[in-house]
Amino acid sequence: MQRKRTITSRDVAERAGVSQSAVSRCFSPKASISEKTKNKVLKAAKELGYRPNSIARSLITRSSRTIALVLSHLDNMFYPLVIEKASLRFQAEDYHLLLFVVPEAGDFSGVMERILQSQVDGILMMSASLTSSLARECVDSGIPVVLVNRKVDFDGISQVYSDNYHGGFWVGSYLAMAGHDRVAYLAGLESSSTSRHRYQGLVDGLASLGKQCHAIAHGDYDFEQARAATRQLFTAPPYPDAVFAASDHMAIAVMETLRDDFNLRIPEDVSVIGFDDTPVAAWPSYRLTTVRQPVDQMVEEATTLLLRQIRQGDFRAESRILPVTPILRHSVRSPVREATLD
Amino acid sequence: MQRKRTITSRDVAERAGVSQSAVSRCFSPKASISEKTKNKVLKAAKELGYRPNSIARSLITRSSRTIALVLSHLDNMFYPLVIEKASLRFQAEDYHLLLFVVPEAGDFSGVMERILQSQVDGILMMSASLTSSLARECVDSGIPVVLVNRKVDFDGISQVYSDNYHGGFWVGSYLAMAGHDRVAYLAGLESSSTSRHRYQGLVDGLASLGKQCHAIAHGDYDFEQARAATRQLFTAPPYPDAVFAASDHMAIAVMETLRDDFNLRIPEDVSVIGFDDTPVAAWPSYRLTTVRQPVDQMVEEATTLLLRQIRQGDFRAESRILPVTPILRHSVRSPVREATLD
DNA sequence: GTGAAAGCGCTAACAG
DNA sequence: CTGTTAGCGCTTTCAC
Repeated sequence: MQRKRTITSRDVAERAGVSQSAVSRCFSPKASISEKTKNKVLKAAKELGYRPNSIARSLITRSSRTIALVLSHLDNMFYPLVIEKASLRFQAEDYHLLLFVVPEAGDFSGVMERILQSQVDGILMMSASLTSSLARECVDSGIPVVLVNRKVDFDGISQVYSDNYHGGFWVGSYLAMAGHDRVAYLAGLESSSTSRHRYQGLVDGLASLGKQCHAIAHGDYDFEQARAATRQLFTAPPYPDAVFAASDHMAIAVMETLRDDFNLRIPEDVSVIGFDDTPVAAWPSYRLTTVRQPVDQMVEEATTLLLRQIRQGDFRAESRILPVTPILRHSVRSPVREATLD
Repeated sequence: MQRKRTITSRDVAERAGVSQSAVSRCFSPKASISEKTKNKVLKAAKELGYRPNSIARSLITRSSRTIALVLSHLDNMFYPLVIEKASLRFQAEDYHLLLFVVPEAGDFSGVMERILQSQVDGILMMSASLTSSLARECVDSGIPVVLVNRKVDFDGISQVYSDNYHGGFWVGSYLAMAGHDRVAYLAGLESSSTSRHRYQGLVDGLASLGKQCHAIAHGDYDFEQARAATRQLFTAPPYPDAVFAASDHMAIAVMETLRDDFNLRIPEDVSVIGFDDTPVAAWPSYRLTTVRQPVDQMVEEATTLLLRQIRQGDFRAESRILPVTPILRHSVRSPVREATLD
């Protein structure tokens, strides 16, 4: 099988007996062209199997109609969900999605360079390892970027994240009200603002009822590490009587470990709360009480912000804090059971 | 904040006092250029913050260095795993990954057109809904494509998939040997070759020990549909005494449903086997016996095949059937427990 | 080794 | 509405 010569608009023009620009106009939505010529052109195009070369188009329009989606932790179902939603959303706007999966450990410098060179029109940044300085680099190089589920103390940059603090606060007060005295926090990555804010909220929520956080362990958003951290937490007294994990993914790891390694019941022996409300949290085996992040809304807002920056060259940074929703299921022992929102 | 003018190789050339082509050569690995000029150019480039425009490069080299990854069912952890692996692999080869998430239901015609227009150098196709004719369209339009985890009866196209038939066969014989008489199959999508082959294997494996398949239900690779199908399967006697689900994702749904809706124990009351060996199968709550697909190897082979087609214009179609591995855990009742491979 | 020149395939003024 | 013209930023002969 041999490589076919690529068909250009010039070929179509020739065949249709019109100018090359006429052909071009047929494939630009807004250009004005008569029905008659258009039909001739379309006919010739179909016969030749012509398809506009989007690279040439990009070169001249200075727009690749491509967005970079940068993330990690694909094993946490939260992200596949985001990908799915983002894909749909951008597809609807006729943008392509370029995916960058960055290993959370260390080496993202190369990735950064790759992203910058990829000629994307914008970046949706969801990786925790891309810190403030990297975000700034994006802004400096003039490419629109919005941070999703990430916050950075530098206000030249748009960000959308959910109200992690109040999510954590709710957890703290809820657990305190349930009578827990030894609440442990299973943190995500050190570098992650979300994990820190959830912790801060937890501490304050606990404090609002005169309690304090009993212990903190690090799961780094990783399943196995969360299991290890749990074992450590429960290896010597005084044992926690509740664990708040910074993600459902880790919360599940906690539950599995508590049940399997320690033969502990949830919520009778230990209460567990997660964060995200991924589908797995609702599975009968877990019925995990958690804090829902509005994934759809996050993607929606981020997309809107990003697209506005791209289309209108509107570079004002804007932050959106989205409300979270407590989802009451059955992983917390309850003196009082409130209505579930699920 | 205002939009900066883009820096071109011409700007760099001017500043470095060399020709534009000299600059170009500095950024092509194989081009010959003296150390001295190169240093001058690189210095000027850095000062100006120059980055080669990969779109212009693509236009002239006729290569976007981009691969399309087409898939669906991101809620099935198998796919995020594939994405992660593929991303790493292509990154290493200096290719970008364009992601197309196609809704498994119906409407993929638009997607097909979008892919074809995206100027990718190649396609990794993992969506079940893209059938033979669509695959053919890729081949016709001359763009390298390899089907992954998909098989199509048209041998002009490269495909890599695992040995679904023998996986199913193993399940059939294993279940028969465990003494099961009423094995139900929970199928994936009707259009999916993988599901059909697994079924065929199951039937033959059962038959090899003089048994036959007791019932078949359709879960379409979807969690909720798998739950519904399970309820239906167990709603009236004779009840299955084992269920083989075409994916772990569905197998988990089966287990959850059996336990939660029917108060059945696994494996004491019903045996369950899955396919894929996603991480969740190993979680203590499930300890799902399953058939492992070699994800890494699949991606590896597919990538190699695709890259060869791209780089060498080698269009010979080639198929690779990868071996699967039975993973014995505890979701099947066992007169004999063999050594686990996990 | 280096520069000049010729496009890659397309869009966007600009006249007509 | 349509054709002509001029590039987008780069790679790649081709002389020198």
